[in-house]
Amino acid sequence: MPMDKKFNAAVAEARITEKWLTEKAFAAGANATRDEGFSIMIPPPNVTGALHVGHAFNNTLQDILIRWHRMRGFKTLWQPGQDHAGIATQLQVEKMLAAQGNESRRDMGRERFLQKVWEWKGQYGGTIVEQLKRLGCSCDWDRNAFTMAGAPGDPRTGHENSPNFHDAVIKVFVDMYEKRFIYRGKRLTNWDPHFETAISDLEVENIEVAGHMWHFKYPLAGGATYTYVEKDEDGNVVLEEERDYISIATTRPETMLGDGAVAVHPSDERYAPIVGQLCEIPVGPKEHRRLIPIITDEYPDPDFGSGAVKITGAHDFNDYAVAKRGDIPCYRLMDTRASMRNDGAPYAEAAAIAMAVAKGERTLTEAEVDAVNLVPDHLRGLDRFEARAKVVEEITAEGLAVMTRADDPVLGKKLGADDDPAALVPLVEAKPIMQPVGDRSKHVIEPMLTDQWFVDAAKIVGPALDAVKDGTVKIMPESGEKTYYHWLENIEPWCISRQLWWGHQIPVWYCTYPDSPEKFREFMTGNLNEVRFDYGWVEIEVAATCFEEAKERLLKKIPYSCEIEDAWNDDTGRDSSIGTPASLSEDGTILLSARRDEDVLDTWFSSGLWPIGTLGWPEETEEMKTYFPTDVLITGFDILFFWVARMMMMQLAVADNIPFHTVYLHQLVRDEKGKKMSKTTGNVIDPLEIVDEYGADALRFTNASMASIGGVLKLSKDRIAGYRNFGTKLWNACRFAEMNEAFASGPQATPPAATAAVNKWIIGETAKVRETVDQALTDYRFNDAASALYGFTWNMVCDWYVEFSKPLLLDGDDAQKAEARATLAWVLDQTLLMLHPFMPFITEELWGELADRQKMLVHGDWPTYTKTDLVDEAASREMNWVISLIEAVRSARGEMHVPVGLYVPMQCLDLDDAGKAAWDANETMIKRLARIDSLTQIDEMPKGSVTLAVEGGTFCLPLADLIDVDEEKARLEKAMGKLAKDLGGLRGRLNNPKFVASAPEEVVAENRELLVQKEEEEAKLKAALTRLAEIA
RNA sequence: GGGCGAUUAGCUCAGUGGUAGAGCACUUCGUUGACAUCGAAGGGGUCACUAGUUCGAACCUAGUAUCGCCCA
Repeated sequence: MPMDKKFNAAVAEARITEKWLTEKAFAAGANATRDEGFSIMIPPPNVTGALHVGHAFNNTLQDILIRWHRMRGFKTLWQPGQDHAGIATQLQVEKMLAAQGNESRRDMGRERFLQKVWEWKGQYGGTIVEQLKRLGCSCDWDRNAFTMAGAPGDPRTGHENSPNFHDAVIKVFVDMYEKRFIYRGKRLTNWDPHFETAISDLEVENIEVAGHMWHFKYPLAGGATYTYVEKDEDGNVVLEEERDYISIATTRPETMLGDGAVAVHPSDERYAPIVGQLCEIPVGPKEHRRLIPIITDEYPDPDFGSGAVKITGAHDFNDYAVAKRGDIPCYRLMDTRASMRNDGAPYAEAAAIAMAVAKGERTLTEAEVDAVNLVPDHLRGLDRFEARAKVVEEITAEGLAVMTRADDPVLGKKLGADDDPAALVPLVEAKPIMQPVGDRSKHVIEPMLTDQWFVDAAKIVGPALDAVKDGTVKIMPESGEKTYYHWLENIEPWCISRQLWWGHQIPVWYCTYPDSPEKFREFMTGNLNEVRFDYGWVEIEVAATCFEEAKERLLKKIPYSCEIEDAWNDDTGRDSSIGTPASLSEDGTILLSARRDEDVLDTWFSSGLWPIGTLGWPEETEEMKTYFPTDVLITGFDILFFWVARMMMMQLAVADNIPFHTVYLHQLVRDEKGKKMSKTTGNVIDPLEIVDEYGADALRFTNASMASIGGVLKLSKDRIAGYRNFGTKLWNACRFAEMNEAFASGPQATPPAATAAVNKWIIGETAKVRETVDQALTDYRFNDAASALYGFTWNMVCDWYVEFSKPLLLDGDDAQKAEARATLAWVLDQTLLMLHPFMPFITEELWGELADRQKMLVHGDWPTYTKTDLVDEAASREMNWVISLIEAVRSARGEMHVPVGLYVPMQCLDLDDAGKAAWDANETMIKRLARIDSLTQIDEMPKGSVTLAVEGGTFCLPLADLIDVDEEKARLEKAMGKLAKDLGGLRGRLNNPKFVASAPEEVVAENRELLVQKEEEEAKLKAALTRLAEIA
């Protein structure tokens, strides 16, 4: 029964996947015949994720490399898995709980909430795994890993065999803590008010939005005045006036409440007279106006705004730096939701403390500063944007807004007909401002002073930089290396703590003990309340992998013997403010409670350990020995810093080795016009819909074809359809072979010993493409590999070889038939083998359709033959001559409008020996493909014929009654014109003595040869033209 | 503002100093016994611009223009 006319992807893909999986074809080390390992770590998709075109692209490339190596007999591992996506997952589960009308996470408590998250993960976390299988990804699915595997409460659903990732993460934290690579501190961090957690600077997007810049007057203390002088570039005075204020511009008026100073550039002469004086923040109750100093700092740009900058250290990164340099207090104004603070003492009290500080009468500790709430009572509890409106309103009402004419263009407003252009209005510039936005929440990020954990990245960056600089690790494209250097050389501390519940809880325990056990006992047993003030409390912290270890370490730090309990696990709950840090047991032992840090680690911290964590580190597993360091990481450019650089730093810091030797970075996959895909634009392409419509192979081949190094990725359905057609083409070539019984006597494992040039030729072409494909894949040039295979399969095999083979298969003698069948069978098998990494489904299906095999194609043996082995130069020359003759005939026929199906006679005017031999050996094929019915020898060019100049000879098609003489003349003249141009170039070059002297010998020789050829051709065409002229 | 990159056929893009390419689209013809998801033929380029280096430049260098991306 003949094969179907096309590949039924929908049916076959599922069946083939099933077979691969049941046979464990993707298991680590499957099909290995050599010792070298080859491994790739999948960039773990979010456990909340669904497959998008970026995943499809990225994983296609990985699968190509993996399948290629597996077929070559490497011990191959493609490690799959997901990351736990702290914020995204927690959000997802909270949404689900809200929809179910259940309690909130806080009502539920940490432990029960986490149980819900695990349930959710078990139910939905496997989605993307199934989707990747549909793409044909040959990961070792039994090893599916998870970045939270082994954490408390893990029911092991969906990652049954994952190494204990949790232990690895905790161990790394403790190690890095002990090496002082990790520290805790109160620093200004990016705070996401929506998720109420700190995020790292990489998770903040700066977006330009239409904003405003307000200009306010900060009156000088005590009504002081100064002469404000403004000069132009040449030093001419353009403005001179007495002022009793300093003008400040701000885009965030609500932060004025927390101002600690006004700064001007030290070189700014305008403000020199008032530096060191105090000025008043023009907001808040009049009777408690705060005064702040006018200081100098390099930060203010004299040319920007008024040149004077208000310094709000607790809510702006630049200001924070100025505040640190100038020892200016940083007053926090907002709570975790970025509402104005509503805690602490009344404003009057707070303002009095701040005043004392500004006047230098008092200094505050960090904690004391944080306790000061400088939000006026009537603004407390307001949202930050409401507070802004109020502040602006109040200052303006008081007349302290800088004013300008209503038609001032910086206002960005159009005046109505009734408006007076000369009226004075507050100066509020309309201008674009950069607004920090959380990449997940899309809420405006608030810089906030909070206690957070940081990786001191600067301490571990060195080896990561060196590894790329010395070439141990290669980043492709090369521009990625520059970006990598630039970022690492300017690296900032990495904030790794998150105020979430879903994640690896920071393994640090805090404990507070009385410095004097005697006095503490006395206090606890006696009645002397005042003794309490006679001893102090010492706060200590340790990092440890578990409470028992923490306890041991804490005890070592306490200079007397005592007992420590785990406050985390006691019945009092999980509030960090444990009432009594210490108590006495009946026998007089001091009982302390240790409290574990409540925060969890940034998901990227655990992802940073992906290469070793998935292989079972810190155990010395077989997998670590065989597959680490991994070979190549294929991932998007966008996570070069987030993930790649951090993996480099962390693996080098904890495992003392690089995580991979090659990093292949690719661009974002866009739509066919180059636009980012987004739901709002409506241009999202769902890869699974593509798979349904065109088959996974078409999508994969498209991905490979797009994958030029550093290339822009534009996905178009036309292109996908084109590669689906390519699959059909391959299918039908195999169908042809099957119909002609090419595989009747089984598959051809080795290249047939061919006698016919046509067979030798295609065998040689196969070797050529094998080398091209291997070289391209070695260089990660997936597009080159794909296009070489596309061209070979379609143009060489289908267009030429299959057509050449027809007369042999249909009309040849037994020996010719057998040789053609064997050659066709071998060539198609080679094609299937080489196409398999790109189009695994259709090739696997054909492999099974065509013959009985010992192994599935997924474990097929990748060819190793070379051009040297298989290219027969004489056969190649002969076939190239045959092909060019056929093309010449077809071309002339086409242009002369000779009906395609019509067989015509041909005449040979002259032909060299090589040509004669080639003709004789391939006569049937030439006649069939060029539609020639006979060839006769002639001595003289006939009148009214079409002339064909080929290498070594001239042919004529005597078509006097079919052709138009003028048309043939035009055709020849066009060809002559082109020749003349080529000849001009060649002669110019060869006549130039410098060219002959300096160009490489082979180039000169090549040019000479070409010149001879072209001259011959020109002579032939000239003769033909002359002959044509005779009849015209 | 700083950094990185791009500009080649109508479109999408390859092409690292030696005769300018592919796919798609387009035009003409074709139910040739694998395939119309096909076949044959054809048209289409000042390689953004300017100046250099070189025997020779799409490619190297400098500058200009336009457009992207990343970071402030």
